[in-house]
Amino acid sequence: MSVRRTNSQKQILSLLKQLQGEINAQDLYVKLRERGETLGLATVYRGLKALKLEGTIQERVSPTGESFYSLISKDHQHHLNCVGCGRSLSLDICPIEQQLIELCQAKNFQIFYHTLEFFGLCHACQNQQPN
Amino acid sequence: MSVRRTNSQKQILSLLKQLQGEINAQDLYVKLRERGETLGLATVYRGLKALKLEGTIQERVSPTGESFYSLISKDHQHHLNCVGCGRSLSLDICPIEQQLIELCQAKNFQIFYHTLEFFGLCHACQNQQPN
DNA sequence: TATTATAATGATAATCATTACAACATAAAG
DNA sequence: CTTTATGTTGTAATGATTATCATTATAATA
Ligand SMILES: [Zn+2]
Ligand SMILES: [Zn+2]
Ligand SMILES: [Zn+2]
Ligand SMILES: [Zn+2]
Repeated sequence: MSVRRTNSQKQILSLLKQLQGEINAQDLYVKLRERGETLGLATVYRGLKALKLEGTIQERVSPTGESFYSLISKDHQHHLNCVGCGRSLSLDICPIEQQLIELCQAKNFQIFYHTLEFFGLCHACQNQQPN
Repeated sequence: MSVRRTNSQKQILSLLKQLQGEINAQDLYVKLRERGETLGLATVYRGLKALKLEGTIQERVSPTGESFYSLISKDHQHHLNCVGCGRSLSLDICPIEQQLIELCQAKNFQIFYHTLEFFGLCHACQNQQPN
């Protein structure tokens, strides 16, 4: 593991901490530039990749194929996602017990985080003709 | 809902049934052409979208942003995904109880399916220098 | 400090799954 | 047989991500 933390990685982490939520790479780049940082887009992608490998941040790939990044935290959230309009509703429940995590670790896998998403139709999309 | 099922949708469903697994749109297109069907790639995407809205098939977005499609079935699988090499290991456990599903339905959401994925480092990638 | 090796960076081009588009085909309706 | 709506096709456009490569910063060594 790279003991040393690169300057760009520090900037990315700093912004993610301040943000307390998820953000995509492009927006992260814009926000850092607005802060006066001079790093390039490619470096942002590289930094995100390194932090992900360290187990410091997590990545969620949206249905559009776009990646969103956030700090890994204990009080994460899962969602109800509508396959119609694409909107998602946050859940404040996590049914994943420590016992299950340990079972996974037993398979020689070091678990950093998990994602759980439900898919279906929201109320609005249920009562609507398809386009 | 489109009561009527289009010819291309029938072909897609037929292949998915025979396949008993997940496949991406491009490969699905190739396989259908090999079967002698003459449909176009755009039609495959359109058909997949319609079937998804009906709640007949499910979509999984891979870490590379690629979508994989499969029939929605009771005996689905979840995975351990390595953030290092990208490989994934199937789990034959699903901790999602009917009780939780019903709680979601209570939010006026019609649930079709769910995805649960664990992320971390596989045994090989744990004992390896980062590139 | 000077020199060399190694890693990080930034601009830009390439990649590739997906979507938009416009022309054409099919079929239902009147 | 028209008219109208819907389905289909090939191709071009899109857009996030990755690869490339020359340049710069940092670390290691003498
Ligand atoms: Zn919706
Ligand atoms: Zn959870
Ligand atoms: Zn691995
Ligand atoms: Zn499950």
